[in-house]
Amino acid sequence: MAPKLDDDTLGAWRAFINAHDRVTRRINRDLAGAGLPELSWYDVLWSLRRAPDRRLRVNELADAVVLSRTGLVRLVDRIESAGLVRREPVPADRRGAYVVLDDAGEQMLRRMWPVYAQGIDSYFGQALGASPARARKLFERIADAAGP
Amino acid sequence: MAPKLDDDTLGAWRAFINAHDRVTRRINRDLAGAGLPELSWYDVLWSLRRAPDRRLRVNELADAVVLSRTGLVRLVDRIESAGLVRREPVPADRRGAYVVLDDAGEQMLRRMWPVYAQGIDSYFGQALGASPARARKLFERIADAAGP
DNA sequence: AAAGATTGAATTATCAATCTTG
DNA sequence: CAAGATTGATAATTCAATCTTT
Repeated sequence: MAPKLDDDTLGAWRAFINAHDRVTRRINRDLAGAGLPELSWYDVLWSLRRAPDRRLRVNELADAVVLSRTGLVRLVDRIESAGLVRREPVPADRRGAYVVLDDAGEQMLRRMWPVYAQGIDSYFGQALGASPARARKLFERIADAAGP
Repeated sequence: MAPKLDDDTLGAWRAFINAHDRVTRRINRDLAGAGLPELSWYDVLWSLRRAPDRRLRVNELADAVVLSRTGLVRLVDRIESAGLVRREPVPADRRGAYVVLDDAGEQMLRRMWPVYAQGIDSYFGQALGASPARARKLFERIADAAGP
Protein backbone atom coordinates (compact mmCIF):
# COMPACT_ATOMS: atom_id res chain seq x y z
CA MET A 1 0.00 0.00 0.00
CA ALA A 2 2.50 2.58 1.13
CA PRO A 3 5.48 2.31 -1.18
CA LYS A 4 8.81 3.04 0.41
CA LEU A 5 9.75 6.46 -0.80
CA ASP A 6 13.39 7.28 -0.35
CA ASP A 7 14.37 10.60 1.16
CA ASP A 8 15.50 12.04 -2.12
CA THR A 9 12.24 11.32 -3.89
CA LEU A 10 10.29 12.84 -1.05
CA GLY A 11 12.66 15.77 -0.89
CA ALA A 12 12.37 16.19 -4.64
CA TRP A 13 8.59 16.23 -4.31
CA ARG A 14 8.56 18.91 -1.65
CA ALA A 15 11.04 21.01 -3.56
CA PHE A 16 8.96 20.59 -6.69
CA ILE A 17 5.81 21.88 -5.01
CA ASN A 18 7.72 24.72 -3.50
CA ALA A 19 9.50 25.68 -6.68
CA HIS A 20 6.27 25.83 -8.63
CA ASP A 21 4.59 28.01 -6.07
CA ARG A 22 7.46 30.45 -5.79
CA VAL A 23 8.14 30.83 -9.47
CA THR A 24 4.53 31.35 -10.51
CA ARG A 25 3.96 33.75 -7.64
CA ARG A 26 6.96 35.87 -8.57
CA ILE A 27 6.07 35.98 -12.23
CA ASN A 28 2.50 36.95 -11.43
CA ARG A 29 3.74 39.61 -9.07
CA ASP A 30 6.01 41.03 -11.75
CA LEU A 31 3.15 41.07 -14.24
CA ALA A 32 0.82 42.76 -11.78
CA GLY A 33 3.54 45.28 -10.99
CA ALA A 34 3.70 46.18 -14.67
CA GLY A 35 -0.07 46.60 -14.79
CA LEU A 36 -0.49 43.44 -16.84
CA PRO A 37 -2.85 40.47 -16.49
CA GLU A 38 -1.76 37.22 -14.94
CA LEU A 39 -0.15 34.12 -16.36
CA SER A 40 -3.34 32.28 -17.25
CA TRP A 41 -4.35 35.06 -19.61
CA TYR A 42 -1.08 34.69 -21.42
CA ASP A 43 -1.62 30.97 -21.80
CA VAL A 44 -4.98 31.51 -23.45
CA LEU A 45 -3.78 34.25 -25.81
CA TRP A 46 -0.65 32.33 -26.70
CA SER A 47 -2.54 29.13 -27.45
CA LEU A 48 -4.85 31.05 -29.74
CA ARG A 49 -2.06 32.72 -31.65
CA ARG A 50 -0.41 29.39 -32.37
CA ALA A 51 -3.66 27.91 -33.64
CA PRO A 52 -4.65 27.90 -37.30
CA ASP A 53 -6.65 31.00 -38.09
CA ARG A 54 -6.02 32.20 -34.52
CA ARG A 55 -9.01 30.33 -33.17
CA LEU A 56 -9.79 27.27 -31.07
CA ARG A 57 -12.90 25.53 -29.84
CA VAL A 58 -13.58 26.01 -26.17
CA ASN A 59 -12.78 22.38 -25.48
CA GLU A 60 -9.52 22.52 -27.37
CA LEU A 61 -8.54 25.57 -25.42
CA ALA A 62 -9.38 23.87 -22.16
CA ASP A 63 -6.96 21.09 -23.02
CA ALA A 64 -4.21 23.56 -23.75
CA VAL A 65 -4.63 25.47 -20.51
CA VAL A 66 -4.17 24.48 -16.91
CA LEU A 67 -7.82 24.81 -15.89
CA SER A 68 -11.04 22.84 -15.82
CA ARG A 69 -13.52 23.30 -18.65
CA THR A 70 -15.75 25.35 -16.42
CA GLY A 71 -12.85 27.42 -15.20
CA LEU A 72 -11.84 28.12 -18.75
CA VAL A 73 -15.31 29.31 -19.71
CA ARG A 74 -15.14 31.82 -16.87
CA LEU A 75 -11.65 32.87 -17.82
CA VAL A 76 -12.66 33.42 -21.43
CA ASP A 77 -15.58 35.53 -20.18
CA ARG A 78 -13.16 37.85 -18.44
CA ILE A 79 -10.69 38.02 -21.29
CA GLU A 80 -13.53 38.70 -23.69
CA SER A 81 -14.83 41.48 -21.45
CA ALA A 82 -11.38 42.99 -21.69
CA GLY A 83 -11.72 42.97 -25.47
CA LEU A 84 -8.79 40.66 -26.14
CA VAL A 85 -10.71 37.76 -27.66
CA ARG A 86 -14.17 37.23 -29.08
CA ARG A 87 -16.47 34.27 -29.50
CA GLU A 88 -17.64 33.25 -32.95
CA PRO A 89 -20.09 30.58 -34.07
CA VAL A 90 -18.76 27.43 -35.69
CA PRO A 91 -20.16 27.09 -39.24
CA ALA A 92 -20.69 23.34 -39.31
CA ASP A 93 -21.68 22.79 -35.69
CA ARG A 94 -24.09 25.12 -34.00
CA ARG A 95 -23.40 23.72 -30.56
CA GLY A 96 -19.85 24.92 -30.59
CA ALA A 97 -18.10 28.23 -30.27
CA TYR A 98 -14.73 29.41 -31.42
CA VAL A 99 -12.63 31.63 -29.27
CA VAL A 100 -10.81 34.00 -31.59
CA LEU A 101 -7.79 36.15 -30.84
CA ASP A 102 -8.40 39.84 -31.45
CA ASP A 103 -5.78 42.37 -32.44
CA ALA A 104 -5.87 43.86 -28.97
CA GLY A 105 -5.13 40.35 -27.70
CA GLU A 106 -2.09 40.07 -29.90
CA GLN A 107 -0.86 43.43 -28.70
CA MET A 108 -1.32 42.32 -25.11
CA LEU A 109 0.68 39.22 -25.85
CA ARG A 110 3.54 41.39 -27.05
CA ARG A 111 3.38 43.61 -24.00
CA MET A 112 3.36 40.66 -21.63
CA TRP A 113 6.12 38.67 -23.23
CA PRO A 114 9.12 40.71 -22.04
CA VAL A 115 8.01 40.51 -18.43
CA TYR A 116 7.07 36.88 -18.69
CA ALA A 117 10.24 35.86 -20.50
CA GLN A 118 12.36 37.71 -18.00
CA GLY A 119 10.61 35.87 -15.20
CA ILE A 120 10.99 32.45 -16.77
CA ASP A 121 14.63 33.13 -17.38
CA SER A 122 15.64 34.47 -14.00
CA TYR A 123 13.41 32.43 -11.70
CA PHE A 124 13.51 29.19 -13.64
CA GLY A 125 15.80 29.01 -16.65
CA GLN A 126 18.94 30.01 -14.80
CA ALA A 127 18.51 27.13 -12.41
CA LEU A 128 18.29 24.55 -15.17
CA GLY A 129 22.03 24.71 -15.56
CA ALA A 130 23.98 23.66 -18.61
CA SER A 131 21.37 21.36 -20.04
CA PRO A 132 17.84 22.70 -20.34
CA ALA A 133 17.12 19.82 -22.71
CA ARG A 134 17.74 17.32 -19.95
CA ALA A 135 15.45 19.20 -17.59
CA ARG A 136 12.82 19.42 -20.26
CA LYS A 137 12.83 15.66 -20.74
CA LEU A 138 12.51 15.15 -17.01
CA PHE A 139 9.45 17.42 -16.76
CA GLU A 140 7.88 15.82 -19.78
CA ARG A 141 8.35 12.40 -18.25
CA ILE A 142 6.60 13.56 -15.09
CA ALA A 143 3.73 15.09 -17.03
CA ASP A 144 3.36 11.86 -18.97
CA ALA A 145 3.54 9.70 -15.87
CA ALA A 146 0.62 11.63 -14.42
CA GLY A 147 -1.39 11.14 -17.58
CA PRO A 148 -4.07 13.53 -18.85
CA MET B 1 14.44 43.29 -21.70
CA ALA B 2 13.19 40.13 -23.35
CA PRO B 3 15.93 37.59 -22.85
CA LYS B 4 16.36 35.06 -25.60
CA LEU B 5 14.90 31.89 -24.21
CA ASP B 6 15.95 28.80 -26.08
CA ASP B 7 13.32 26.27 -27.09
CA ASP B 8 14.36 23.79 -24.46
CA THR B 9 14.05 26.25 -21.61
CA LEU B 10 10.64 27.32 -22.80
CA GLY B 11 9.63 23.72 -23.38
CA ALA B 12 10.89 22.83 -19.94
CA TRP B 13 8.82 25.64 -18.48
CA ARG B 14 5.61 24.53 -20.14
CA ALA B 15 6.22 20.93 -19.18
CA PHE B 16 6.91 22.04 -15.61
CA ILE B 17 3.59 23.86 -15.32
CA ASN B 18 1.81 20.96 -16.88
CA ALA B 19 3.48 18.34 -14.75
CA HIS B 20 2.64 20.17 -11.55
CA ASP B 21 -0.98 20.54 -12.50
CA ARG B 22 -1.45 16.93 -13.51
CA VAL B 23 0.33 15.38 -10.57
CA THR B 24 -1.40 17.45 -7.90
CA ARG B 25 -4.77 16.95 -9.56
CA ARG B 26 -4.36 13.21 -9.66
CA ILE B 27 -3.20 12.94 -6.09
CA ASN B 28 -6.08 15.11 -4.91
CA ARG B 29 -8.49 13.03 -6.92
CA ASP B 30 -7.15 9.84 -5.35
CA LEU B 31 -7.46 11.35 -1.89
CA ALA B 32 -11.00 12.51 -2.52
CA GLY B 33 -11.84 9.09 -3.91
CA ALA B 34 -10.74 7.56 -0.64
CA GLY B 35 -12.87 10.02 1.32
CA LEU B 36 -9.83 11.89 2.57
CA PRO B 37 -8.99 15.60 2.70
CA GLU B 38 -6.78 17.25 0.13
CA LEU B 39 -3.05 17.74 -0.08
CA SER B 40 -2.87 21.05 1.75
CA TRP B 41 -4.33 19.46 4.85
CA TYR B 42 -1.58 16.89 4.82
CA ASP B 43 1.04 19.58 4.58
CA VAL B 44 -0.27 21.30 7.66
CA LEU B 45 -0.60 18.15 9.72
CA TRP B 46 2.78 16.88 8.62
CA SER B 47 4.53 20.15 9.44
CA LEU B 48 3.01 20.09 12.90
CA ARG B 49 4.07 16.55 13.61
CA ARG B 50 7.67 17.29 12.74
CA ALA B 51 7.71 20.33 14.98
CA PRO B 52 8.91 20.24 18.58
CA ASP B 53 5.99 19.53 20.88
CA ARG B 54 3.77 19.12 17.80
CA ARG B 55 3.03 22.80 17.62
CA LEU B 56 3.91 25.82 15.50
CA ARG B 57 3.05 29.48 15.49
CA VAL B 58 0.68 30.52 12.75
CA ASN B 59 3.42 32.43 10.98
CA GLU B 60 5.83 29.53 11.13
CA LEU B 61 3.18 27.30 9.66
CA ALA B 62 2.51 29.76 6.88
CA ASP B 63 6.16 29.59 5.88
CA ALA B 64 6.06 25.81 5.77
CA VAL B 65 2.96 25.64 3.62
CA VAL B 66 2.24 26.78 0.10
CA LEU B 67 -0.27 29.49 1.03
CA SER B 68 -0.46 33.12 2.05
CA ARG B 69 -0.76 33.96 5.72
CA THR B 70 -4.40 34.79 5.29
CA GLY B 71 -5.01 31.64 3.33
CA LEU B 72 -3.40 29.61 6.05
CA VAL B 73 -5.57 31.13 8.74
CA ARG B 74 -8.62 30.06 6.79
CA LEU B 75 -7.20 26.61 6.20
CA VAL B 76 -6.46 26.16 9.89
CA ASP B 77 -10.05 27.23 10.62
CA ARG B 78 -11.33 24.38 8.51
CA ILE B 79 -8.91 21.81 9.88
CA GLU B 80 -9.73 22.90 13.38
CA SER B 81 -13.44 22.56 12.69
CA ALA B 82 -12.72 19.01 11.61
CA GLY B 83 -11.14 18.42 15.03
CA LEU B 84 -7.67 17.62 13.73
CA VAL B 85 -5.82 20.52 15.30
CA ARG B 86 -6.52 23.06 18.00
CA ARG B 87 -5.29 26.55 18.78
CA GLU B 88 -3.58 27.26 22.05
CA PRO B 89 -2.34 30.51 23.55
CA VAL B 90 1.40 31.19 23.65
CA PRO B 91 2.57 31.61 27.27
CA ALA B 92 5.08 34.40 26.77
CA ASP B 93 3.34 36.32 24.01
CA ARG B 94 -0.36 36.93 24.20
CA ARG B 95 -0.59 38.13 20.63
CA GLY B 96 0.33 34.78 19.26
CA ALA B 97 -1.35 31.44 18.87
CA TYR B 98 0.01 27.97 18.55
CA VAL B 99 -1.55 25.51 16.21
CA VAL B 100 -1.30 22.11 17.87
CA LEU B 101 -1.71 18.69 16.31
CA ASP B 102 -4.46 16.63 17.93
CA ASP B 103 -4.53 12.86 18.14
CA ALA B 104 -7.26 12.78 15.52
CA GLY B 105 -4.90 14.76 13.32
CA GLU B 106 -2.15 12.22 13.74
CA GLN B 107 -4.55 9.44 12.88
CA MET B 108 -5.62 11.31 9.79
CA LEU B 109 -2.00 11.68 8.80
CA ARG B 110 -1.61 7.93 8.98
CA ARG B 111 -4.73 7.32 6.93
CA MET B 112 -3.65 9.77 4.26
CA TRP B 113 -0.08 8.67 3.91
CA PRO B 114 -0.61 5.43 1.95
CA VAL B 115 -2.70 7.20 -0.67
CA TYR B 116 -0.39 10.17 -0.82
CA ALA B 117 2.78 8.12 -0.95
CA GLN B 118 1.35 5.94 -3.67
CA GLY B 119 0.53 9.04 -5.68
CA ILE B 120 3.94 10.61 -5.26
CA ASP B 121 5.57 7.37 -6.27
CA SER B 122 3.54 6.53 -9.34
CA TYR B 123 2.83 9.99 -10.73
CA PHE B 124 6.13 11.57 -9.83
CA GLY B 125 8.83 9.36 -8.34
CA GLN B 126 8.84 6.83 -11.15
CA ALA B 127 9.62 9.55 -13.64
CA LEU B 128 12.65 10.77 -11.75
CA GLY B 129 14.65 7.86 -13.11
CA ALA B 130 17.78 6.42 -11.60
CA SER B 131 18.81 9.49 -9.67
CA PRO B 132 16.17 11.13 -7.51
CA ALA B 133 19.00 12.98 -5.78
CA ARG B 134 19.87 14.76 -8.99
CA ALA B 135 16.26 15.75 -9.57
CA ARG B 136 15.98 16.93 -6.00
CA LYS B 137 18.94 19.25 -6.43
CA LEU B 138 17.46 20.65 -9.60
CA PHE B 139 14.14 21.46 -7.91
CA GLU B 140 15.88 22.97 -4.95
CA ARG B 141 17.93 25.19 -7.23
CA ILE B 142 14.72 26.41 -8.88
CA ALA B 143 13.04 27.07 -5.54
CA ASP B 144 16.10 29.01 -4.43
CA ALA B 145 16.34 30.96 -7.65
CA ALA B 146 12.77 32.16 -7.13
CA GLY B 147 13.58 33.24 -3.59
CA PRO B 148 11.05 33.34 -0.75
C1' DA C 1 4.56 52.34 15.79
C1' DA C 2 5.37 47.39 14.68
C1' DA C 3 4.31 42.33 15.14
C1' DG C 4 0.94 38.55 15.29
C1' DA C 5 -3.26 37.11 13.91
C1' DT C 6 -7.86 37.57 12.24
C1' DT C 7 -11.95 39.27 9.52
C1' DG C 8 -14.64 41.49 5.41
C1' DA C 9 -15.13 41.99 0.77
C1' DA C 10 -13.87 40.77 -3.80
C1' DT C 11 -12.00 37.39 -7.13
C1' DT C 12 -11.40 32.98 -8.76
C1' DA C 13 -12.06 27.87 -9.09
C1' DT C 14 -14.87 23.89 -9.00
C1' DC C 15 -18.93 20.54 -9.00
C1' DA C 16 -23.28 19.44 -10.44
C1' DA C 17 -27.18 20.70 -13.08
C1' DT C 18 -28.84 22.78 -17.33
C1' DC C 19 -29.58 24.11 -22.06
C1' DT C 20 -28.98 23.44 -26.89
C1' DT C 21 -27.74 20.91 -30.89
C1' DG C 22 -26.21 16.54 -33.09
C1' DC D 1 -29.05 9.79 -25.42
C1' DA D 2 -24.17 12.05 -26.17
C1' DA D 3 -21.36 16.24 -27.11
C1' DG D 4 -20.40 21.17 -26.53
C1' DA D 5 -20.85 24.87 -23.77
C1' DT D 6 -22.73 27.55 -20.11
C1' DT D 7 -24.81 28.80 -15.53
C1' DG D 8 -25.86 28.45 -10.31
C1' DA D 9 -24.34 27.40 -6.08
C1' DT D 10 -20.43 26.48 -3.23
C1' DA D 11 -15.85 26.68 -1.66
C1' DA D 12 -11.34 28.52 -1.56
C1' DT D 13 -7.75 32.28 -2.19
C1' DT D 14 -6.37 36.83 -1.76
C1' DC D 15 -5.93 42.00 -0.56
C1' DA D 16 -6.73 45.48 2.47
C1' DA D 17 -8.40 46.87 6.76
C1' DT D 18 -8.79 45.71 11.68
C1' DC D 19 -7.89 44.35 16.44
C1' DT D 20 -4.84 43.24 20.16
C1' DT D 21 -0.51 43.09 22.34
C1' DT D 22 4.40 44.35 22.44
